[in-house]
Amino acid sequence: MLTNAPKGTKDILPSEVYKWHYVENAFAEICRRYGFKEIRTPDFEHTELFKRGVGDTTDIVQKEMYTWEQAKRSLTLRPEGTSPVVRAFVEHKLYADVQPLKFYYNIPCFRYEKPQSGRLRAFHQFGIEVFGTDNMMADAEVISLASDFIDAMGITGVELRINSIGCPECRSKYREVLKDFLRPIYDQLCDTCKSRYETNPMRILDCKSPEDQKLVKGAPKMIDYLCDECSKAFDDLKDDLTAMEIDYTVDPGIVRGLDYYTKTAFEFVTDSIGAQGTVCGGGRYDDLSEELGGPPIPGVGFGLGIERLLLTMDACGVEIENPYGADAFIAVMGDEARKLGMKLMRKLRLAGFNVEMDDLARNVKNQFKYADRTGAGKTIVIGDDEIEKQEVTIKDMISGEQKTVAVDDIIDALKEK
RNA sequence: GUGGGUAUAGUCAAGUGGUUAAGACAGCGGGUUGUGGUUCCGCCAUGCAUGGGUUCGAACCCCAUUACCCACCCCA
Repeated sequence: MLTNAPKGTKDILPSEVYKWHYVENAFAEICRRYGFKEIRTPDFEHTELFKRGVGDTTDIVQKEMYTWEQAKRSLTLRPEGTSPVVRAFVEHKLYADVQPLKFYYNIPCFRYEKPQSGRLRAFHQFGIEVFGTDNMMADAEVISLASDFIDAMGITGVELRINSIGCPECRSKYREVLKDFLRPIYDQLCDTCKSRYETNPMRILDCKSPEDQKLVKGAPKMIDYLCDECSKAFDDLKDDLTAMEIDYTVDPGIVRGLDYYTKTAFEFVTDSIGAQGTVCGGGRYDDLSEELGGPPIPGVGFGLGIERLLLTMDACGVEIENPYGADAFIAVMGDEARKLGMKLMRKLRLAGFNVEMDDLARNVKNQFKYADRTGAGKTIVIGDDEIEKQEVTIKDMISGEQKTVAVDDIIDALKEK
């Protein structure tokens, strides 16, 4: 047990951390182009924030949160990124700033679920949020950023699906219409759909059971019951996506599992990484700030699962360059040479080079072998001959060429390609 | 929470009741102390997830436990 990480967690080892650096840098760069600034919030919050933000009746709040009591406070490890950012926005009165405000983040999230492919208990998300505009142009930009990032990562075969889940008014009207439609066929639905009838009837529409699919054919669709404002907003969004030349499909089955969503809902989905194929999901949340006790500030954003992103890149055969290997390895023979080697190693490191020496007292042949296997670009050889002449031999490990330079010229010699 | 699968070295594995548990890759050492990627030689599981049981005898059969994987629910 002591030598096992907890269920649903994963170590990111030095042999793969370069992939994380790659996607993290790329995401920060895309966000910079879109004018987003990074925000960092704590890894835990007051439990109440998520109860109010994500919603008391959601699965996340009801059974997936890591919650504990301390000093008479109930605290919870962040299960998602949006609520904390909205909290920070309200707390620091950032609504007093020039609007809109655009944030991005790279955070660990925690949910107590049964792990499977693409799902961990401790996982990581990139996310962005735009506050202060209800213009669909913002939604289109948010989707565009996600799309550009996914493309830049070399991923193919990911589909953008969009939907509108309306505002609280048109959604509650629609729920009643849908329940009226489902009532006569309730007894024929599968067991999970029966339980969905009260909790989330919209889910029944994309049940995987073929029998249920037949039954719900011809069911009323949310899109047809949007109020005028929501309907116009959805049309605006589609127009803007088309204007930006971003392909999408309208999927009335998209129902986000977090209560705060309004109007726009979207997902980027792949079928190459197993059942958990939603790499990125997001939408608009116009009432969240108010729900948390802040002013009525509209918002829109997304969360993007980093583990799922990496899985998808892998499935797509994307190769990320692994920048490993020292600039130079110093091979030495004898104690005098070792001392000169250590002196030069330090000098070169201070000059900015990645330099290594053998510290297992290997013979020359094995020092070379080590230099080769760890990917050193050059090997610097120091023995009795070199010490006598105050020179070193530099061998290029790719071409195999060797040359001799004076000890004092070693930095310049390494700068040459 | 429900269901299914797997567990032999750092990794991939053969072995499915009978003497010292194949093999490959990786690692380490060496081929007469000055040169790697090739080649050759040597070393590397009294041990088969853990704990019981059956048996003259168990990696192999039985029971329990644990871990990991996959799927449902739901989500990133």
